[in-house]
Amino acid sequence: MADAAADSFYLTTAIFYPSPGPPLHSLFEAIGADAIVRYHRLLGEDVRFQTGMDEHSAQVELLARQRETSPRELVDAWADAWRTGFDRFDISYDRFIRTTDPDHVRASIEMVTRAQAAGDIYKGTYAGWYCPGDNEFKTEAQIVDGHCPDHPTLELQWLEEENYFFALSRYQERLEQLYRDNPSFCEPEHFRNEVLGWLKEGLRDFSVSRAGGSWGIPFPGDPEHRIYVWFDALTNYLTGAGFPDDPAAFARYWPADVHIIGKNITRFHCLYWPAMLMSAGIALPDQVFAHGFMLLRGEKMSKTRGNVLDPDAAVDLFGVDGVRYLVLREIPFDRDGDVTLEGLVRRYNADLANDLGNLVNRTISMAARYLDGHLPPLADGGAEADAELRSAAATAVSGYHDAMRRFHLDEALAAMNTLVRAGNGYAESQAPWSLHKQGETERLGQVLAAMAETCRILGHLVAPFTPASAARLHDQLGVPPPYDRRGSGGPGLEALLAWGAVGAGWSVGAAEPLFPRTELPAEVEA
RNA sequence: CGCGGGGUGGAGCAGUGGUAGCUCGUCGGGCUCAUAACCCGAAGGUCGUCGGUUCGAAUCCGUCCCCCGCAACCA
Repeated sequence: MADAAADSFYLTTAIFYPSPGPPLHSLFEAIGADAIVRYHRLLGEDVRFQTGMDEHSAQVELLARQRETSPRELVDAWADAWRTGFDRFDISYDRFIRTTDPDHVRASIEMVTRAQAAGDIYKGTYAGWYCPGDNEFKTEAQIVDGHCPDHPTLELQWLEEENYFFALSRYQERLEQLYRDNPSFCEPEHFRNEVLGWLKEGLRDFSVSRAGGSWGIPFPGDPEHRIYVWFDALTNYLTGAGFPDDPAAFARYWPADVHIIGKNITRFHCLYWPAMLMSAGIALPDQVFAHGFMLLRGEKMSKTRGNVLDPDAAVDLFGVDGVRYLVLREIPFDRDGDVTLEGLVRRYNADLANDLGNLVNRTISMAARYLDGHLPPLADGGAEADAELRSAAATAVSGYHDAMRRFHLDEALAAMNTLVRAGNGYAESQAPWSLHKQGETERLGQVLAAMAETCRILGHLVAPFTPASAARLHDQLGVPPPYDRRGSGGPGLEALLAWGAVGAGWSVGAAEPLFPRTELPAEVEA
């Protein structure tokens, strides 16, 4: 990792399966990725953040035909809806890649060409159950009662098709070596164990082309075939870094620091993808990090179950930042997390409205009322309670960093919340309202300055998670953030999070609740 | 014996050998700056089962039971 791109940070999400708009569970991945990249921007790194859509699916071609439109028009509309959805949630992507993008088509072709040159592509026979309803081969897992679930009246046909294959089996040893040398290539450990299990079972070559159809990237050397998903979709990570057209950018951003993906696609990212890169002679990403799923009342969210939490409804209840905070706080990023609407309401009110929001509110309010808004500079030394608060801040910050580095976003927020509690406890024990009554102006100033300092630090800690609210926090507090809306341009987190970083005192603005309390709608029986 | 994860006070989780901890909820008290918010205290657990190792086990080993996910493009 001592490459030229040492201070660059390139992160990708998976690219999403095409649909009319992002459901909450896809937003979950994007929001988590966004919090991570925002953290790295605050650290002062040169961040590149890519997400996008995987558009070359047979379903798209089929649906377009049904709607008497073109696949292109269909995915254009969907891509717009996804981008709009991501923008609404402040997903600060640098690029929303689409696999239909011209540079990506070139990248995919280049990857296949390299695999061919390496002798890893051969023609073989792909056999499987084929559904005439959607023109797709079905895997065993997709077949229900011997039929395609989408076309239960049609008979599946056992078809054999000439396909090109990638010789994954040739990479067995090198992948084993990879995991011996660098286990953290796949994190967290419990998902890596699964990958290692598959590796142990032995790798099978996989099909990389499909015959027929016109929607997809033509297979190099055989115009009758289209590139099948892997060399198309996975390659997007390279395209986004500038491969193969922009060697300067590619040198800067590749290898990626991390691919954030769902736990269901570890096989492709932790086995197929490194083998494909080895074949092409390209460096491997530093890490693949698989996150868990959001469960609703213990069940997988799915359209068929009808238990999908609607992003719009969630925003109505909690606001964009509330939703961002809640999904990352309630669901451990490295495993599944169960969510209920009641639980979310409780968590929102407790953490954001009552604890953090109210701490900021009471701090600013007292500063305005007792000190005319003017906070004195923090003095050295001071009372024992001051030292304890300061130490609580240092502990929270260090726990936060540690968790963020490991992508354990929920833990980072838990660490942050210990400082919120410490701040509220400090207010209680120092009782600035009493100091004011007793006319102890000097001590009063120090207490409120310490509380404000706590809020200032909290604002930076929460900024990757609730960027808009964090900016409001700092504005109200009277210390506008020195970085832009995406988190870029600041002096680095070390400087920002240091106790007393501002030096001089400052004046607070007007207090306004950051996170208004919310209530479970009475008619909702979720 | 397909693979992986999990079973800890009412709920959700942390805790991988040494007096069982956190958040929410409940009950009681305090405070009054604040978004009916905040702070303190209490009740509540034989850590899924059975057996083993050990001076000592939620933690290590073995058995069994239960739940979830994956099994080769449904985040």
